[in-house]
Amino acid sequence: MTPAAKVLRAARKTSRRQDYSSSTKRALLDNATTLFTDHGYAGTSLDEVVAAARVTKGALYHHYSSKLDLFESVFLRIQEDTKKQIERSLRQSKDPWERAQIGLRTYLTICQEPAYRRICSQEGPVALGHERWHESEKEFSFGLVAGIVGDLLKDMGGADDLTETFAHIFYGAMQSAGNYVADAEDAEEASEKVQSVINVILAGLRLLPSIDSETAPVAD
Amino acid sequence: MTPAAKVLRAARKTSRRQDYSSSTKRALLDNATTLFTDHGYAGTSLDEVVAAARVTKGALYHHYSSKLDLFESVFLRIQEDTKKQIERSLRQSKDPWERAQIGLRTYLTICQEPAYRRICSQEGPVALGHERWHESEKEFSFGLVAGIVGDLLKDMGGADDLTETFAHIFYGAMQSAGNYVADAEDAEEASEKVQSVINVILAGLRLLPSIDSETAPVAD
DNA sequence: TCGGGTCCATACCCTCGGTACGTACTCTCA
DNA sequence: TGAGAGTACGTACCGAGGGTATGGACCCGA
Repeated sequence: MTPAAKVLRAARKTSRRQDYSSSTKRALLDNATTLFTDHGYAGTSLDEVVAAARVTKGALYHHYSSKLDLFESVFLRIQEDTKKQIERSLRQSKDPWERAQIGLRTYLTICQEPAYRRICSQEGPVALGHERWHESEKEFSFGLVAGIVGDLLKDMGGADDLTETFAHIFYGAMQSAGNYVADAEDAEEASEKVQSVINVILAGLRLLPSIDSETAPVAD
Repeated sequence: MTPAAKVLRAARKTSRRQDYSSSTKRALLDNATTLFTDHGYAGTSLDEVVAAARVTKGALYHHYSSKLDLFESVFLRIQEDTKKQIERSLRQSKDPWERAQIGLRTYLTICQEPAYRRICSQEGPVALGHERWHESEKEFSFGLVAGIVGDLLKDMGGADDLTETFAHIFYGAMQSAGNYVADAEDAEEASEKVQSVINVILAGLRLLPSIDSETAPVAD
């Protein structure tokens, strides 16, 4: 190593060895992401992952303690990216109703991305276990949706006790909506339909103050 | 075999051998159901299943072609039971809004049953594959929910093109609601909250005629 | 009573997640 | 500057579990 290179390396506080290491770790993560997305957790063998990353199982088990650990790293990275993406989109507005429109539309888009759909929505709860998955969701996408819904309800005052419930149900509805669009032949048309339906539901939300939650408003 | 027994058997059109056979098949199905419910698809080994049913893998592979085939049989039996249960509850009323209340409440209850939750909601789409799962859902629980939602929309006239979309979103919302109640400490309280939220959404639905689906009703 | 088919048990194979261990390389510090 | 320590892998192997091949007990019709 030349003295000049040594200085550069010292400035970055990482050795070439560490560079190589983090590069193979990243290769494992990237290839695992695409394989898990395409074939699911059970359908992906570690042999395939290490072959795609052009390393061996020794390397994999040096960086990750188990197949589940690898999957969780993939899962968390997607969740973090998703969170950043939604937060970035939310900076466009301050009004809670506008933010709801923007945030939910962004989340809807993300739900259609194969990686998020397969790894976070479908395989996640099964592979990680419902408990662990739910715990993780709280501080990522679900947390954001819950925040948006909470702002909505707060903006119209009252009904605080229904916020969490509403957020849960809304979250499930959004995921379903994402699947619907992703499965549709004409994604554009499906997306517009979904927007319309969401609008209807939001309209119902705005009626909340005029509704007594004790007495059912329909069929009683 | 005594002549009398022979007569009885002839009346039932099944030999004792066939009785034994269907009994072991049923034992496999029952034990597989509880094991899949408790430990999931991947977490259940066929050795455990055959041990619980007190047979061997030879018996299992005589009746089912694969582990997935066994799972699918378990899955379908639960779906059929669910469909019957909902249809029975729906016979209580003719009014579409009342039927919606009844049907959705019944489905909500079923969503909380461990077997349906684990096998049909969680493991189903992952184990069978999203495509196959979706195909199956169409003629069972989802089909019923879609029918109910369709009746609602038809009752108020128009918006036919949104029926399928609404059904999908509603279905996801209901499943989420079921999970919410099942995970809650106070199931009774959670269930009441969910009912309230569903009512709000249904209230929004009733507003549909006054809403132009082209222009967003909020934040514009 | 003798093939033929059903029902099931036993023994075995193969894939795959995980482990044990060896090795090459790098960094540190005397 | 070279020797020990630690890192970053590669290689060889193990065991669990899904699936198969084979054989035998049993029943049924001819």
